[in-house]
Amino acid sequence: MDLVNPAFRPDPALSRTEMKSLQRGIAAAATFADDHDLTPEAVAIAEAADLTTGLPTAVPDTASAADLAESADAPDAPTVVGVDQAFLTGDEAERAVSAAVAVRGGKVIEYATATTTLSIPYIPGLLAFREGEPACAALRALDADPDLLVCDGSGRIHYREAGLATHLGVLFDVPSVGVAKSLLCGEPDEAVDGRPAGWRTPVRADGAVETAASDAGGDDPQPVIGHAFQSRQYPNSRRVNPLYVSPGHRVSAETAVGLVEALCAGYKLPEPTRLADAAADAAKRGDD
DNA sequence: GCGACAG
DNA sequence: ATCTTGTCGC
Repeated sequence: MDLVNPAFRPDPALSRTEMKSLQRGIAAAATFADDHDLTPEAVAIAEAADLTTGLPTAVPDTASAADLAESADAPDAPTVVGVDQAFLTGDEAERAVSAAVAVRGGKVIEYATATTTLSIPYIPGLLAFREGEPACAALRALDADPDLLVCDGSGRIHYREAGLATHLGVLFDVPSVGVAKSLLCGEPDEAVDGRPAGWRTPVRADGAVETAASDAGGDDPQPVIGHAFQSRQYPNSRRVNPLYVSPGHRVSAETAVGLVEALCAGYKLPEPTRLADAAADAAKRGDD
């Protein structure tokens, strides 16, 4: 796939001030409302991939197969792409391996990976400038064109409402959602501890979110910027923390959780993310 | 100055 | 994110 807005490329050479102002531009260009044809039913993944015996083999779509499916009146299943990064720490240069995994109808249709040298450290709020370059490289290497991008990290749940998921979504102008394992900013409506699988609560902007309404009246509720979502839970065992799902681009907060819920197949993480995580790990270790 | 802080 | 064995509880 190709960059649609190269001006928003996450250049790690920018100053921190320039990075922040670029993020404000991205937030302004982003759409946190539904602009896609996706439904949870259409993207749903019924069975989790078995990752104990290695990565599932990619089964590319052939043109004839797609034609057959369409002529048989079976609507094309959407292509969902998961992206994730793994790291190689060296003495001279720290490198990142990014993997993009395209999934259709619950099956992997393509893998793409890219390795880049990292030039900046992890800075809360500026993750996209550290991991965005490798992620973009992996996405550009992908032949499939995604109907939905699932990113590891936040989207709208971000100081400037422009997290990694929003950044990549706007860059490629593709619907995207962010799935984070911990909360960067914002405040859940309810306490999140020990909730049953399927539970969710809205996450609203707080003082750490620049764009949050800071009106003197204080009567207006803060905007919902995402949801805490319990994708998995054990009955009587160690507690699982919820996921923090937020819109990246062209998806509403409500729809984002619904889609992520449908993409989860029994594990804490949605399948595209699980697969991308495993693929990045495999590429990092040089598994061929 | 203090605390908070995706991966 | 990453360094890593055993271990607690279904």
